[in-house]
Amino acid sequence: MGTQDYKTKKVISIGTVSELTGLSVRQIRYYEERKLVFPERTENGTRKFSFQDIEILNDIANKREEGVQTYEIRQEMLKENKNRNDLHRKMLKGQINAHFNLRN
Amino acid sequence: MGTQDYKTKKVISIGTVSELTGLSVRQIRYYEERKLVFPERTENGTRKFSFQDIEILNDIANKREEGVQTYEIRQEMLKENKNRNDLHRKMLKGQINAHFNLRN
DNA sequence: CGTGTAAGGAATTCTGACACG
DNA sequence: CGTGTAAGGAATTCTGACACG
Repeated sequence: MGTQDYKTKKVISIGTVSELTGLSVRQIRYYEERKLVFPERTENGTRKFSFQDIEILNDIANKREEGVQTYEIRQEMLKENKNRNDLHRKMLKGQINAHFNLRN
Repeated sequence: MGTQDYKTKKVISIGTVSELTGLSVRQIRYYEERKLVFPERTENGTRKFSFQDIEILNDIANKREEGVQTYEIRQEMLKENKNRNDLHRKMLKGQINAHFNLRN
């Protein structure tokens, strides 16, 4: 298992996430409801978060302190993902073109 | 928080460790008793493991399958740690000497 | 909208002990 | 020695709901 996996593997329960982020369990569940984080579920339904989720939750906490609403936070996150995807597509295209000796 | 921290931060509860390693909860507790792993404890006493602990437990599982006893596994681990420390000391000494323009 | 809380239930974890081998 | 299991208790987590603002 590579080191990157440690960041994204969902293994942390909500109580621990609460301690690590300073957010209440109620808040964390609500942010999931608002589609800001996406924990996995075990067979019996308990949520499991990754370290990456914790980073995201810390970002959310900062935004919330600035008074940003969850809906807006979600929009920002969607936009960032779009930008990242666009960039990926661009880079991929560049690589493919280079591979076939085409001009960009 | 750096990426290395994700590997050593103790945040995983014993049930999840059991799933990840294939070991029974009983076995994991016993290996702690035999000083092969050192989970942290929350205020109320539940064990928390790191990804590194999971790697160690996987190693232990392999050794046990080969019939190696916990006491021997412990001795091997202590020896490895000693070697690592010796190496570190050696490298550190080399750096210090280089810093002061001494000969090794 | 965002968060607290009491409610009832299900699943987890803990320790010390007995069992087996 | 290494591991399973039943025992009793404490703490966690879950959902749906009511409250407040």
